[in-house]
Parts: sequence; structure tokens; C-alpha cells
Amino acid sequence: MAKTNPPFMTGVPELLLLRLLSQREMYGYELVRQVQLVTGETIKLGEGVIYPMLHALQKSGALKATRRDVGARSRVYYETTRKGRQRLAKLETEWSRIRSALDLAEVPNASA
Amino acid sequence: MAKTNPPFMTGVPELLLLRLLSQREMYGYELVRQVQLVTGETIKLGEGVIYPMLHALQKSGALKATRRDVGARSRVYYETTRKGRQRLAKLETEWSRIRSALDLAEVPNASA
DNA sequence: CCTATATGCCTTTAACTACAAGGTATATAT
DNA sequence: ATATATACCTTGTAGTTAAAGGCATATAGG
Repeated sequence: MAKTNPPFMTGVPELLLLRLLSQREMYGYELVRQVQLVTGETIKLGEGVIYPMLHALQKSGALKATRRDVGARSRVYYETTRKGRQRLAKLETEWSRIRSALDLAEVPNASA
Repeated sequence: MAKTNPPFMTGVPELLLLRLLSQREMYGYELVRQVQLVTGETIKLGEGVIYPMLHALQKSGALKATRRDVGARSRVYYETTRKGRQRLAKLETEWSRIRSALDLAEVPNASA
């Protein structure tokens, strides 16, 4: 039932979250919508992806969480740490590597 | 011990094998080296990745295998089927989608 | 008033995948 | 005699995404 592990998605949630949070702090539900926004509705990450990832990143020290009351609601804001920005840099490098490699390996005249 | 699930690699072995085999037939050991060659030594897929993938693609009808004696050796040559080329097209589309989405979501001024 | 939708957090389950490590056998070079 | 290259293969496993579900409050529509 669950269409798990679709092609080319490994590492993408982590990269996107770190990218967004390196710009400004956000909370989980906000990230769900921001991911759609910044990818032009191409990539949609459900809450079942976002929250576990946020917790894992926090546990590894890449993110710092702050619970904050906003009106009647309570939100958990996340921001990147130095470690998180280092992790982001590493992921960007890796992404660039794979991307370039697949560009290189492209099949000439693939349409025909 | 096993560095499993490296970022951005899901789907890459399948895409590379289908790309290479859509150009000409090859055998497993040859593919191990060709992948390195066409990716500029960036991506190196071990035999523990190549062979299971070839078997899976054959089982799904994407590849046709032909055992052939070459000198004293025996090699299993693989070629793409119509189904395999369809699968390749689908993977190319998906790759393009993700790639574009991550380009869109790129962080401005990421170096600073 | 009631019901559906939006907000906001969370967990459990499961399928899938890439990879390392190991195994077999022959040929060739040192 | 030993190491390296060729050529095939399997097993085990860790790590990942995603769906599906659950909880609670607020707001809008009928």
C-alpha cells in the first residue's frame, strides 16, 4: 500500500528542512507548507516525514527546538545550529556530486 | 558497519544501468566499470549492487539476459526491452522533477 | 447548533533500497 | 607460488520515506 522509497528522494527531506531552517526558524506545520511552496508544488512531504525528521535532527544536534505559545496555540520552533549548518553544507556537496555525475552520464539523444 | 542509504542514491543505480544498457548490451562486470567511467569516477557501484539490480530488472521484464561464451569465459549479456525503455523514460522524468524542484528550492547566497 | 476544515502536534508500521562482506572459479601476470 | 584481474553470485542489515492513524483546539459554513 505504502509507496515507500520513491526514486531520488533519499536525503531530500533532510536537505530541504535544513535549507529552510537555515534561513529562518519555522515550526513543523509551517515546514509542511513551505516545502510545497519552494519546490513549486513538486515535492510534498507529509507530517509523517517532517516530524520524525525534525526530531532526528534535533537529537543529532543539528537543530534547536523552542516551544512557544502563539495566541491560544503552542508551536515548536526549530532553528539550525552550527552543527546543522555544517550538515547542510555536507548535504549540498553530496547533492552537487550526484547531480553532476548524472548529468555527465546522460544519454545523448535520449528522445529518439 | 555498512554505510547504508547514502543521500540521493535511491534510484540512481537503476537509472544508470538502464541508461547504459539502452545504448548497447553489456555484462555485469563491464557495467561496474562503465558506471565509474561515465560518471567521471564519482559514482562507484559494487557488484553487490549491480547483480541484484540486474536480476530484479530482468525479473520485471525490463531486461533480457543472454548467456554467451567468450573465449574460455562465460558472460551474461543484458539488453533493454521495450518495457525497460519505458521504465527508463519514467525514471528520467522523475529525476528531472526532483532535480528541478531542488534547484527551485535552492538557498540564495548559500556560501555566506 | 452542528459539522467539516484548518491548524498543530505526534507515533506506528512497513516496504524498499543500497551497500558491505563474503563466496566461487578461472586466467594472467609477477 | 602468489597476487591481481575477470566474472559470476548471495546474505544480511541498517536506514529511509511514506501512509495511516490518533489527539486536541479553533474557525467557518450551512
